[in-house]
Amino acid sequence: MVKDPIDKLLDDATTGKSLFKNREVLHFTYMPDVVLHRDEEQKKVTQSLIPLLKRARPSNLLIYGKPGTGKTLVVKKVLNKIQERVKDGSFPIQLLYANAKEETTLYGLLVKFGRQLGLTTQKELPTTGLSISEVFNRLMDAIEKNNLNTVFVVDEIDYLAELVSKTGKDVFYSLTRANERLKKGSLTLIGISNDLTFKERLDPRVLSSLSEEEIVFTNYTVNQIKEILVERIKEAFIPNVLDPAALNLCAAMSGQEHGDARRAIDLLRVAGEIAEREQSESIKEDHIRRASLKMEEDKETTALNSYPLHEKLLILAVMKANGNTTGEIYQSYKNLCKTTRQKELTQRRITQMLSEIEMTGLISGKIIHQGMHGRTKKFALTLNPETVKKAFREDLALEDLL
DNA sequence: ATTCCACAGGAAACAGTGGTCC
DNA sequence: GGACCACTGTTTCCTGTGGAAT
Repeated sequence: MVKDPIDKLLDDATTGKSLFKNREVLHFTYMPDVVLHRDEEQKKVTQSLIPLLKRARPSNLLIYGKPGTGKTLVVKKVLNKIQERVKDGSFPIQLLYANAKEETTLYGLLVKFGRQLGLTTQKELPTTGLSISEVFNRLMDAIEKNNLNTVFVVDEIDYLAELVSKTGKDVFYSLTRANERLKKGSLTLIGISNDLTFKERLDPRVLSSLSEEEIVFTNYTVNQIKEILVERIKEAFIPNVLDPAALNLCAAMSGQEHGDARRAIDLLRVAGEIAEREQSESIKEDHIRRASLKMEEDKETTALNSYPLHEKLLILAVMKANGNTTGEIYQSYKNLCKTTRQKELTQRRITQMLSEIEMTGLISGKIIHQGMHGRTKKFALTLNPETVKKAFREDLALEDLL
């Protein structure tokens, strides 16, 4: 008797045992009991925040380190512990956390802090319409009213430099000097940054008060990543599912280049999911390799799909005129606009878009000088054209182009 | 030595959206 | 209901440039 393939799959899924014990552990944001290999940094962060326990305002703090080096984890951990200690006392500490990368504007960032300060309703703090200084004033009022000692944690503060450059430079400056105007309560700023060069882009006045104290997180070594993985594996998987060779590979793939523990952990989770789907008894090297490929491809597909229509058309134009100059790509783009009946944008805007897409790494550009024939930039697609086609196929507006 | 191409990329202005405030 | 705000995506205008051709 032939079994229906659907039934077969469903049978496997229900009877097959899971490799996972607790998936949550395999997210970098999961808070482990002990943050491994960050003793020195934890000590430094704690020391610089100790004044909070003594009812004083600590120095503003700037923390550097590559992605996946545990910066956010350590800061959150230390602050949680401090909060734990003071929670019964008469000295309230309020922690506020926001990620500058997730907010597109300075306004949004301030609102996010405001919400955590208890300005929860639209009436108290609308998401648009007010001037930035008004939002700032409302935050300050809330701090004074409740006599709070606040710690503002701004993750990926390098993105803030961009946001601030548009409007409200002075407001960010005021934020770093807020204590001078607060009659009651206090404000401590902790900035976390992946980018060690971002200092140059920040207003020097802001920088000087922000970096009263600096802590640098070094990269993890491959061995340290391995130990971190081992700890998490114990909790995340049922015993003995991970092939030791797979573990080594996983640590090596993420560790050698950047010392990125986040990537290593993600890789392990994806590999586990692949292995589980295949009803494999254990996770092998091959699963890790395929997980890495899958993550790479997923990243590309998501990036491609998240572009607006004209950027998509432009990527197609680059694809059609592969390795060609801006002028030729612009021509190609205009043709695509004609067939899709879209209003074409100016060449200036297109050059700008090309630069933006180049930044993400989906296309690569190279300036060339052709003497009498001027200066231009040649662009080429860095990824497989098939990936692009596959990703764009879902877009109805592009249907007849593919 | 000079000219001149085919753009790169900065600056500023503008239109449109979605909101507040009085 | 009009003045104002932040913000995005765009246009307009502009200056700058390395080297083949003259």
